[in-house]
Amino acid sequence: MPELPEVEVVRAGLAPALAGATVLGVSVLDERALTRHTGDGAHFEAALTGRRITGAARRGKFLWFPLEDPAEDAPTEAIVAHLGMSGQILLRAPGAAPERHERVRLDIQHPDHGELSVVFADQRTFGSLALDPLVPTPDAEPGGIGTTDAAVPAQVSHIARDPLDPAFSDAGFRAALARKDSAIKRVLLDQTVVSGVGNIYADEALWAARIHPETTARLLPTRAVNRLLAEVRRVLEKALAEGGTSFDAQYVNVNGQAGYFAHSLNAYGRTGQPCPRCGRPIVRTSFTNRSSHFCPHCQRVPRHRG
DNA sequence: GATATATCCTGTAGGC
DNA sequence: TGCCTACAGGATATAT
Repeated sequence: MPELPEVEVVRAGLAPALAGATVLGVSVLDERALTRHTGDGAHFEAALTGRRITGAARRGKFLWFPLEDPAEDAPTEAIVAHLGMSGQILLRAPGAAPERHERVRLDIQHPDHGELSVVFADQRTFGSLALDPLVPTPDAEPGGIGTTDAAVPAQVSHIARDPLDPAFSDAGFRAALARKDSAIKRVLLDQTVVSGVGNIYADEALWAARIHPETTARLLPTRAVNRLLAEVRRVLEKALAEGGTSFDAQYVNVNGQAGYFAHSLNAYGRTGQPCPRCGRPIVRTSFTNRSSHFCPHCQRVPRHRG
């Protein structure tokens, strides 16, 4: 279940292979992988074939690969990719046997690396690819990590910057929380407030910051918000350094090698096990179709609600 | 307008 | 052994 660190590992792995590569051909095996694309598989194939990719960029959990536009100085379109729950983008030798759950394959030609196959595989089909126009960023800063262009795909424009983005605004984050009447856990998962954080790292950051997941966001003191933001960054950076989490083997990086961060988790998935800080058991609660893991001793139920 | 829930999907784990 | 159910959850459409 890729979150920011896992997606960044994929981006960094793809960038050298994609930058400067030309799309020789596209095979759409399952059109469910194109739910974000306006058009069918044949359109996707025709629109990409012959195009030159300039690089690999990321904001939050969204990836995009800008496409050179011969008529313009900067790219005006990009291939947008989201891995969803179980998506993978794998680099393979040309003609390699189909991957399990393979949905789309791009055959590319790179000036230095020769021919490669870029395989999009996705078990649970929550992920998708699309061709999307690029739109300018409101703050004129680069659209995300891995690009210097002040542009993002249209369908990514509503997604907030992630906490590892140099253009992320801490003050904007504090202001957004001050307006939110929802539980802080929900707000952390709201990609329009802060991107890149999923259920795992939300639980981990809240545990580290000693904040109860049901605390109303706007009631958090500034000091707690700053502590939380620092812990979000620390958790994401640590996971990034370790290559991403992969305790359910769904996530693999571009070479098919699993990341490994599960042993470092303090709260997520540790229901009933001792809190690493105080030794009392970690508790699991459900909200909608999700679950939260926290220590009821270290992360006290907020005194004030609503 | 803000917030909460339902939905898409498939493989795995656990109960019986 | 095998059937059944619960569960995992990102983004978004729909509902409150």
